[in-house]
Amino acid sequence: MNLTVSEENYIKAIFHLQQAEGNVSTNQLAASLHTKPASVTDMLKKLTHKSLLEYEPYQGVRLGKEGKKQALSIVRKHRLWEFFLVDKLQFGWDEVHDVAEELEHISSKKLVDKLDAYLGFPKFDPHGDPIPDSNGIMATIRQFNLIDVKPKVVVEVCSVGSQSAELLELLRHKNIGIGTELQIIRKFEFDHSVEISVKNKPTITISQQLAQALFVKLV
Amino acid sequence: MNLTVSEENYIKAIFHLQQAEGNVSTNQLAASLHTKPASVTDMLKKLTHKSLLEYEPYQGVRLGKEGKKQALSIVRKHRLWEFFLVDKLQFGWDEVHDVAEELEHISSKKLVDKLDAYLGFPKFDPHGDPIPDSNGIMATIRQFNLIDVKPKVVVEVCSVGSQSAELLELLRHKNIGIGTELQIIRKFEFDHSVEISVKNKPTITISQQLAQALFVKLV
DNA sequence: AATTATTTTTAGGTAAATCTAAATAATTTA
DNA sequence: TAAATTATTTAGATTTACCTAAAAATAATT
Ligand SMILES: [Mn+2]
Ligand SMILES: [Mn+2]
Ligand SMILES: [Mn+2]
Ligand SMILES: [Mn+2]
Repeated sequence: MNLTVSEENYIKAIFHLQQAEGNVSTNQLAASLHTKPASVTDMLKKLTHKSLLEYEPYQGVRLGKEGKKQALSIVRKHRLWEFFLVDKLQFGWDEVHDVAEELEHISSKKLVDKLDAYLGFPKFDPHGDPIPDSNGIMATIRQFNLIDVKPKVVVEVCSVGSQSAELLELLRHKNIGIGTELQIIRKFEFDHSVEISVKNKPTITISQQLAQALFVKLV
Repeated sequence: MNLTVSEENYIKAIFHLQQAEGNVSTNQLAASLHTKPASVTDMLKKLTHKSLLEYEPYQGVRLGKEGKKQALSIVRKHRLWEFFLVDKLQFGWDEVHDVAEELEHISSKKLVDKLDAYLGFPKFDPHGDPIPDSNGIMATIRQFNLIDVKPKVVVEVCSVGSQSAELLELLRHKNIGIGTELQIIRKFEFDHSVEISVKNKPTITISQQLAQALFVKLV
């Protein structure tokens, strides 16, 4: 099954939009891929013909078994390359996404598996997202949205809700990253902002939007 | 100047075919790129329009200043990635060419320069070919074709004439690689085969074709 | 020099991935 | 439930990188 770069990008986008179960809509895909709904319809037909998708006109789409397998392979490559860029080449975690977006399409399976070994079989990428192993299996950790955590509970940031440059810039400014330990001091009803305390630092206040973009685990 | 993968492959092919001076023919390019002469003509027009080439219909083509710069950047990426694959990921030197053929098209300049630094600014790739630095400058060593070397002179293999799997397989079998020290014992007129002695090993005979594919330097 | 062979270009077409505009289906609102 | 709105698909074009077949230019042979 040889896929073009475009086909791979569609498969990956469906994978990411298709949380839990439920179908992904044409418009969602068009927005996520910065393309037009008409183009999406064309591609969905093609990928369905290749037995990668389950698609009914007007009813949205979901990945089939083979599509899921392909998606995991692309995600694996994306996250391994991100890890490589940060761990070996000293990129910042906020700079790696676009480069990985290209590297994920390099096709050699041998390359990916050797890279994995060279990196020491990492389980999470620099954004805290789990890296599928060569069988497509990835670690799952109980993670919570920071906005839902009770005050006083000590937690550690383990992933972020998006890879947007804006979010990562803000986190860098506030000195928050994957692995940062913190606890909620109090929540403000008015704007749902949250006062937090990062280990050994003065407390700071973060917006509702930022708290919703942070995922944490218990320490 | 943003080039497509196809455009980059043409630029690189012209660079490699354009030894010293003299123009590259349409047919040469078609053979080298596994495409048809008619397709080459189309692409030459496009790249000329982009001011990368100097091209006169029926007179062949050569790289212009900007084309040369682009070519060196692609060659730099190709050879750095080959070095990475062999030095860090333990690929064999005969396995890296096809993967590098894909990796060379990753566009991030920052990635290439960081990779270069991470690898310790290597001067030669695993096949003995020089790696251009970030300004496009590459080391030149006096190298000779083995077929032209006089008997008794001790030389060291420093590059190979092609990256073909067949050649590399044969070299692996004969235990000859970059860095191998050897000397010519005698040459046979009949078939131009050459008897050589590799340090501490029984002498072996290699064919004219193989001797022509080996480039060496004085030690 | 004339003929033949080779090389290169032109003409016209295809497949992939996109687009805009128009038509149709599904959903929401009044 | 009928009308209005929104989502999706269809129809018809465009661009890129190829292709084959035919024409034209160049090179090699008699
Ligand atoms: Mn991508
Ligand atoms: Mn990531
Ligand atoms: Mn290439
Ligand atoms: Mn090489």
